[in-house]
Amino acid sequence: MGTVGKALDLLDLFTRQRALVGLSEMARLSGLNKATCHRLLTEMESRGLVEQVGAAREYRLGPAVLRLAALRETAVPTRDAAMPVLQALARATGETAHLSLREGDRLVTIAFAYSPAHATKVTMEDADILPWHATSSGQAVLAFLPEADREAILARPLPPLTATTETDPARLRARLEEIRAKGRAETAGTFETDAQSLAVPLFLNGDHAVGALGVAVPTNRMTPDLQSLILRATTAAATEIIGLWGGQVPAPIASLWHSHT
Amino acid sequence: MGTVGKALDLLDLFTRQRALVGLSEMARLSGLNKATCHRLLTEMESRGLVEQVGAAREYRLGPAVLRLAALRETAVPTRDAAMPVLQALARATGETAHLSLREGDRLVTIAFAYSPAHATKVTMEDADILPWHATSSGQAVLAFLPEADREAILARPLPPLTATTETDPARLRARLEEIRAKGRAETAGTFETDAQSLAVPLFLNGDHAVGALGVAVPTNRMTPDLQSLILRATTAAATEIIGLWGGQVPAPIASLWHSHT
DNA sequence: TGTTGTTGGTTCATTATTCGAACCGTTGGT
DNA sequence: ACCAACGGTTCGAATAATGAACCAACAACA
Repeated sequence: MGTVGKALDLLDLFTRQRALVGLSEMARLSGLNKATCHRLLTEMESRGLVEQVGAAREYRLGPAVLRLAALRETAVPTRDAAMPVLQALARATGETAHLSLREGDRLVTIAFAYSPAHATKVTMEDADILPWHATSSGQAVLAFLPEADREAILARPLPPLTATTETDPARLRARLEEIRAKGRAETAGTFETDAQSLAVPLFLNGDHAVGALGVAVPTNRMTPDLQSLILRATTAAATEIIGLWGGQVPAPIASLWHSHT
Repeated sequence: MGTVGKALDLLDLFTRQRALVGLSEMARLSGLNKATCHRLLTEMESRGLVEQVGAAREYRLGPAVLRLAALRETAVPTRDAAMPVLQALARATGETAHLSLREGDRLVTIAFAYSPAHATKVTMEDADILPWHATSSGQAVLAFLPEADREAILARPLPPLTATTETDPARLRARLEEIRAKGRAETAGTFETDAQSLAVPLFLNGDHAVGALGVAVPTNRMTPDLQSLILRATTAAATEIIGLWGGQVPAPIASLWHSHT
């Protein structure tokens, strides 16, 4: 791995629970030498990608990421374009809608919207990394990934997150086959015990998923009627988002989705 | 300069006018060897910071920047916290409000808000880089920067952007002195001929500016009354934003600002 | 159909940069 | 006074970055 790879890996050490990281901790977490860490960090700091703050001189993500994100959004209005649709979906279903994108071997939540309809709801956060095997979004994307990518992901550990999480690669593969046939993924209690969700893959150009659109519901509120409403609303919203992105729903998926309306 | 510095410099080649950059063009723009560029880009691509797109395999900013920005916003809700205040400021003044942050030796617009009051307005874009010497925001920040940083910036070329742009470092220094005394900066026609603006510095902790809050007005609409309204609204909004950021307005600035209310 | 000039991408000997154990100065707790 | 942690620095050894030359593919042009 090259030097810039190591530097960028350092950025991944920042999480929501750990927004500030000191030099020594950084070295510990990354396995790199402290001197190496320091050089990489100061170099990134000079470009504003990280900044040092406080008396402890701890590091955190810098303001440059805001500029880059703004630039990316004007070039490819992924989030901004999808946001209104996401909010409409949350309103229409009365539940929590969220949009996630594949970034290499990760699935990252980049936007979500709550409904004001209920006080109890499934809560989410931006930049959350979703487990491929335990979420409907993860499975929806996984099902429509190139064979090689899918197998690479399935080859990694699949930790059980609840009592009902599917951790057997073979059974997971069978489940993905089902998802491909239906054009949607559903999970219940496999990520968090009291939540279930439905998700559909998002496409841009081609037959491979680039992300997923999902709706998460507290288990005790789910009914067959609600499920059917969510299915219809989600597929419609997905079609709209893909259109806004300038993409196309693959024909077989489109026909699967249309059969619900 | 180290390797990661070069890699990160490549990211700065992406602009709004040039969202897609090919390999050869990248090498040309950066002055690096094509092979070097390619290695740096593929390494950044593996981390999602850039992505390759289309038949021409051109590069653009990748989805990872969205995740990083979301992470930064949850850690330091700079933009999200200021956004409502910015919108209120635009509404109250009937003009275009914008917020910019210092990133090293650059001043970058990270948010703006329009007023629906008029059809003609000063328009802005996110991620714009503002010239220090020709904008009120730039001068407002410059005035309240550490001596060394300010001089480093003044030592660089100060190109005239309009007929009235101040390009003489000595006269600019005098102007900054005035700004320090008043706690605000005003420019008219120094950036774009038909626009004028008022800006105040933003502080976090300490006496050095981290950004600026400004209101831009088409010259033909400016009146003494409007100017006074903008001054009052902007200082109030700046105070509020600094509060939301968990910072403090330096006492001398606070008293300057209060004298307007 | 060959010519010329692009493009993205690769190779590999040379060279310059990164690496890391050990170090320093400071801080905070005991 | 002591110890352990912190952020940061040093410098010979190890490693990774470098760039001229090289593909193959494509487009315009004669």
